[in-house]
Amino acid sequence: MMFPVNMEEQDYTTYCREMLTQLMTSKVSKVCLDAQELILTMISHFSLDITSVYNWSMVDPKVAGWLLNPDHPPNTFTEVVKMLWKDNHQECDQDADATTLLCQDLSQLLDVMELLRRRLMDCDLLDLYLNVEMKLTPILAGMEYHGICVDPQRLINMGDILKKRIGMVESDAYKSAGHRFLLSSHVQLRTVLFDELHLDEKCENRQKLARTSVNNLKSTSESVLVKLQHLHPLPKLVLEYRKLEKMKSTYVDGILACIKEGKLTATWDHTSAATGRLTSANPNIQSVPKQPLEITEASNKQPAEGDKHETTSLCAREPYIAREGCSFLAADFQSIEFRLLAHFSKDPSLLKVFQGDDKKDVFVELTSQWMNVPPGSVQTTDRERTKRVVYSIMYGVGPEKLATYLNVSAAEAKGFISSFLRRFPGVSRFTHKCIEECKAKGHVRTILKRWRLIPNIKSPNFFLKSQAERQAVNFVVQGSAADICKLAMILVGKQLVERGLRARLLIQLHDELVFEVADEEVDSVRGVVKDIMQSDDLLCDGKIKLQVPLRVSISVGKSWGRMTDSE
DNA sequence: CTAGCGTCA
DNA sequence: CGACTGACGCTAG
Repeated sequence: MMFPVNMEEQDYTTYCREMLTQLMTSKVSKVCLDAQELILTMISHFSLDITSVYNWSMVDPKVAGWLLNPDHPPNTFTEVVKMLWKDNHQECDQDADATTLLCQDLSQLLDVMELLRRRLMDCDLLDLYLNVEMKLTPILAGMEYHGICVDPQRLINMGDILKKRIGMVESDAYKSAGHRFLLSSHVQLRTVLFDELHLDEKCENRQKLARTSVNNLKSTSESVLVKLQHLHPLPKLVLEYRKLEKMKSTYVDGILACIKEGKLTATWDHTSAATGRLTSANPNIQSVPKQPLEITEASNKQPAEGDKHETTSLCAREPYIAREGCSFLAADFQSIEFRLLAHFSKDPSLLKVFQGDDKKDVFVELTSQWMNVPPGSVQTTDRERTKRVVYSIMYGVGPEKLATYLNVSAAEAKGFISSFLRRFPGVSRFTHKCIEECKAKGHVRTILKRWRLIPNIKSPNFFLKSQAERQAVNFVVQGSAADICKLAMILVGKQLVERGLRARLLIQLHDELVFEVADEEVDSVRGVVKDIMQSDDLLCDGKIKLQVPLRVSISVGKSWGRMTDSE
């Protein structure tokens, strides 16, 4: 490429922008390490419109390397080269020099990419690579570019409330322990709870108190504290302290530290999860709590009220605000992994649960059946528990673990699992099929042929083998759901551009896409998003048929913490 | 049960 | 002293 030297600065910028834009949209194959970063840099530097980068096409060796071996992705070009070398030649000792030589020379980029392309083709991953992963790259760059607006003042106010409450809990804890100690230290807490107060000895079923996995010490985990909370006021105070601290350090101070120029800019990575899911970091937006934290403030202001307590609820998502004249629009695939299990297992009674257009929420329905209450009065916490239980069983939970979830005996939990699996016999058939396939081929694949190599499936170690079996099953379902969400991001993005709608994708929460939409376009965007995500053509223009329809629910709001369902 | 990331000691 | 690890806790299914 040629760049003229004697040109006015403004013309030069324009020239470069034109030049690079032409290059990016041309059919020429472009190999770029960390393509997402390059796109982000170019958007920022040339102030490009996000929509203009959606059809940029590049190939990124690191993404290819990840797709080939998602559990051990290469982090540098050197590692990409080494990976190819190792796969092609078993005896790599004498080739060590050649490897280092190649690594030093980025001019080998094209050759390396060609090798990668062949490998992708041989492994039947090329289509996924070109049409899903690389198409997603500009979308992620766009998400990183515009970021999310957060109201810092609201965060600061939340921080103040938390700080006050933490101080009160601390002094209460010191009183009940008899002395000051570091509440955040598990070691010190262990001493106070067990060596000084001997709470474990007072606990009726002390055998069942958990221990730390490594040193087999007495654990101070939530499950233990819950069991001890009726014996002494301290455990309850520690539990509250931890909740408050977590909220303050991670979701108030942590978020505040990530705000730059009034907005929150996370980094989005599609090569850090082996299942194909996206991750976000700095901050991890995907882990901002959904449920508000209830705080009981002792009301010292109104002594007349006696021991009445004022309760404030702090919602970590509340400070996330749509820009002026815009609203958030969230589109959520309803129980996508459960539906995919129905698809894969072809279990008739499970298919029946999802067939038809009905707007019922499966987890609400199941909760209402199990708890014997009308669907309308199912609490969100109960629904959430049902969801956990269903997924736990799907992925092979043991009776002991399930028993702690449900707070029942292990025997009851065992009965629960077997009755669930009896009701949906296709589930076990599917799990066995996955495991057999994995044993035979050494890997399993998702609906879009994404693969995961699981060598431990043949391990002589029982724990490792069992874990591998659960991973194999989980990968097929979770990975397929990730595939579908990625397709949705790509197709919705394309459609919004084509219709000239100015809706920008801000957040992906695995099965949910959050857009920022101009108020007057909310209705049109809702229509487009819902149509695309529920369309039978979502999967490769209908080439892949699902046994169950996908259903999407939409909610809209000015703040991420106050979204309301929207038909 | 499976995926992640952030905080703290 | 800074890098690393384990335990914990938040998310998503």
